[in-house]
Amino acid sequence: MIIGMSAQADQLPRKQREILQREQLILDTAQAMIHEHGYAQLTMERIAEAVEYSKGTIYNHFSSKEDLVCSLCCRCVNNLIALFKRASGFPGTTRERFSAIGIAYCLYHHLNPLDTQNILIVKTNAVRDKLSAEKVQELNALEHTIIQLCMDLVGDAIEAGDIPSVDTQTADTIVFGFWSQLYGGMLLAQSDIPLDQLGFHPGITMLWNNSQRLLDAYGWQPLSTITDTDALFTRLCSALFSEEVCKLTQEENHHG
Amino acid sequence: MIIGMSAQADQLPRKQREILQREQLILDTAQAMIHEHGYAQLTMERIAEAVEYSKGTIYNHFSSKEDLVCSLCCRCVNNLIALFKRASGFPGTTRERFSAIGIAYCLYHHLNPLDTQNILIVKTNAVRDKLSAEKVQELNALEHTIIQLCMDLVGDAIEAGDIPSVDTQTADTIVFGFWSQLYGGMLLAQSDIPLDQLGFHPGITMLWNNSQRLLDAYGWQPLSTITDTDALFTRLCSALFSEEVCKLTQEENHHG
DNA sequence: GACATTATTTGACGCTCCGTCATATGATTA
DNA sequence: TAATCATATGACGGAGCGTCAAATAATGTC
Repeated sequence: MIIGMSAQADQLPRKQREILQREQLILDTAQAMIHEHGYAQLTMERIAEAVEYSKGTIYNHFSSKEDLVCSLCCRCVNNLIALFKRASGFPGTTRERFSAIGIAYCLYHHLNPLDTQNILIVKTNAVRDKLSAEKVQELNALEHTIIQLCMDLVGDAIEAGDIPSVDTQTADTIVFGFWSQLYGGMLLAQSDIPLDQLGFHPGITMLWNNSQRLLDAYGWQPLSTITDTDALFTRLCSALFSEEVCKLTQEENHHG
Repeated sequence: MIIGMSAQADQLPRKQREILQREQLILDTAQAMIHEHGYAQLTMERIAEAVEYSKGTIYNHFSSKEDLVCSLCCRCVNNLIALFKRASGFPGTTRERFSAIGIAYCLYHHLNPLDTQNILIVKTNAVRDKLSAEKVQELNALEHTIIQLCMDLVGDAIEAGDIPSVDTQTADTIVFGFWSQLYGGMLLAQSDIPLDQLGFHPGITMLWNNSQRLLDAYGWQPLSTITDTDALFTRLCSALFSEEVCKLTQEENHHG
């Protein structure tokens, strides 16, 4: 399956379809090369060689190396959004749905640690300065989509009476807090810092616990004091992300 | 004043002192260049020209460009640690001291946004892969120092009975949660994403509120429900960081 | 002070990689 | 088939990193 090919692409003339297809081929190849040899080894020449087109052709698709990497990022964020939508659509309480988003985020970053690195690279000013305004806009729009998805869910919770006495500002703060906790937590957990040596237990559990505490603090019903949060975690995982969890455990068995 | 010159440096033979001094000059210059023209414009040639030494001499001090940037990072983290120690030493409740660390972190990142960018760059694998094992070790040791400082403070809180029924694992989780929230929050707040356009209020306030909520959730006394947290914020700022806050407001007046 | 020896500095050079553009190749139409 | 247009190519210029033999300065010796 070619990721990122939208349905309407099938209706385009042959030529344009070929171009779109090649664009995906280039991105697939670049992603594979990063996975195999790391970002530092990624060069336009090597990509060209791998896809069996010349460098000039690559530059017909992407205006710069940074542009290519950013496009890769956008694809990743799109995949993340798909997971988020699945989580958001879970038939349960608003709090369960919001919690599911947290799990989706953790799962994605554990399944694709190198994509996270890419996102980090694009966040770097040194790279961002070389991006076209449109590409920056594209990425911003995707991040906006994610935030909006979370905000809508908080809106649902307020409407359902699951969060008591919340003004707009507090709603913003909840999303910001939840999001930044996940963001910072994943960055910490997957950084080279050997957390174990510092006496830390694996990050996921801590992240989950802290997220639940934060939601408790905002009074988001039902509180974790009357919920078996461990059971909730496994229930959400199997109901929404069985495929992803399966991949993850396979990888762990493979590497361990 | 030359930052990073330790006291014992004065006792070294003249030659070694000169070398240390030049090292600081190079770092100062590189930092100034990043502040003025951005990381993308930073080249070894330009640094050499600016300090009026040749490129080869720069390479006598730093084994690579990445090594230089990492050294810059280490200096920054050292400055951060100094702020943290000041916060940790505040004569107040354990919760006030912990909260002060949060303020210190926010202040530092607002006063030195470009240093934050540097830290982000060094977190990137593309850069980290080119670092010597010793430099990575140096940076890790500094981060360890920070974490340990926080852990000790949580230890104080447990001992003083300010946090109820906490095992080691929970202590880890508190530090991890607080830290990742600050980390992710600052990254979000200072990223290019126009948070305002998304209806977000400035990040600092949200970060402060969320941090307090998290500490509440862990039952860290005295709870924010019986404290005027806004007053606490300003009290800590003026007691510990009046100089920094002054700089910050000056800058804001200057730019606005 | 003159010379020998050691340490440090220098910048020209090799190398890698990005991005361009004139040319070559292939597709489409008359 | 020939003319025209679209696309692909890779040689080339330029930027910047890191090296190293030669030049320069510092130190030690008589």
